[in-house]
Amino acid sequence: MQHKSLGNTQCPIARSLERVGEWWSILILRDALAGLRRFDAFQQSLDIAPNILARRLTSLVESGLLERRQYQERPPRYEYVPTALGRDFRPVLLALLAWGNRNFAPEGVSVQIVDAGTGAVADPVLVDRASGRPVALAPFRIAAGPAANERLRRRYERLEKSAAAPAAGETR
Amino acid sequence: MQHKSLGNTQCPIARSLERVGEWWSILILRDALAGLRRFDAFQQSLDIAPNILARRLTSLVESGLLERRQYQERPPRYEYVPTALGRDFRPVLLALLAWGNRNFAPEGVSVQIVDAGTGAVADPVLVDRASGRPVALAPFRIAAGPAANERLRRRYERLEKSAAAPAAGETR
DNA sequence: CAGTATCCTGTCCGATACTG
DNA sequence: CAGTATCGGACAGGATACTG
Repeated sequence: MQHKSLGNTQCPIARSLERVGEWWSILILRDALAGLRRFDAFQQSLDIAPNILARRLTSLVESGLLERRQYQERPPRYEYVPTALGRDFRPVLLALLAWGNRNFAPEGVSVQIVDAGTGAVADPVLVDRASGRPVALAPFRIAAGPAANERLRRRYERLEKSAAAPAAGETR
Repeated sequence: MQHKSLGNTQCPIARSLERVGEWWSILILRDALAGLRRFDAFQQSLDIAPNILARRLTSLVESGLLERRQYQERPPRYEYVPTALGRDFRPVLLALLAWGNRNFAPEGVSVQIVDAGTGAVADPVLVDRASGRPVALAPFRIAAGPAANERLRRRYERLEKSAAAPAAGETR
């Protein structure tokens, strides 16, 4: 993923994708956040070729999502543990999980989020921290921020106008 | 993305990635949910080659995230509008946006979520709908669900045990 | 305007073999 | 156990030309 417009984009989504755009990366992160640490563990869990695993692991370390840490002197052995940045990625993973569960689990849910204390199944919603309202629904919208350049600012102005208009047919 | 283990996986994250694993898809979806509809609009916004755009658009339609809709008879013209499934993807996109803003915006936020009514900037958190507690933090964990097969169930049992153990050093 | 048709390149990925 | 080294194949993505 070395797209010209991605390198210097202002879009935070594109910036995020620079780090986790490859799907193996996300699956590895999923496992790492679940507690897996060692090369071997990842390989078994993912059924991935070792060279590919090594490559993805390295790229995740370079992106700062994982830390490569020596846990044994001789022979030297390393494990991969999520950094703060990596742990901060959890909500994205859980949102992805929830979307999958809502839409692609016709035979029932096979992986879910639970409260380890009570065993209650959680139903994740993305809300605004202050008001508690769901952020994915109106009246919330995406807008240019303080650091936006002129081009971006104009773009969102334009979008706002056209959204004020018909907002034509959403499907189904 | 036609990985053997992905086709029949039980993991909802992997299932999601089957639909949106390619990064162009996510960027297109971002624009579609922002209100873009036409081929031309996507192309300008994304600076993408037309053949690639056509390919990704088709795959998003096939995955059921976008609907191709004729808006003019002659010459026949089509536009691409998000389906219910596509709109349901919004929280994932916003979680990705928030992660990017928190971590990769040293010079300030250039795109943000705002309340269109009040203009207040939103701070998205993923919480449990019932309890309102952040789902990304303890005591919440990922666990096998009712439809999990034996293999998956065992796997999460094992993880639960090792998590009960030291839960060794998280970085930073 | 909304694409299709070609051609080409990069690299992601899979398979396999090998090593300290 | 934790990788590295090689090789090959598929396809995403880029550039460009063309069409109704």
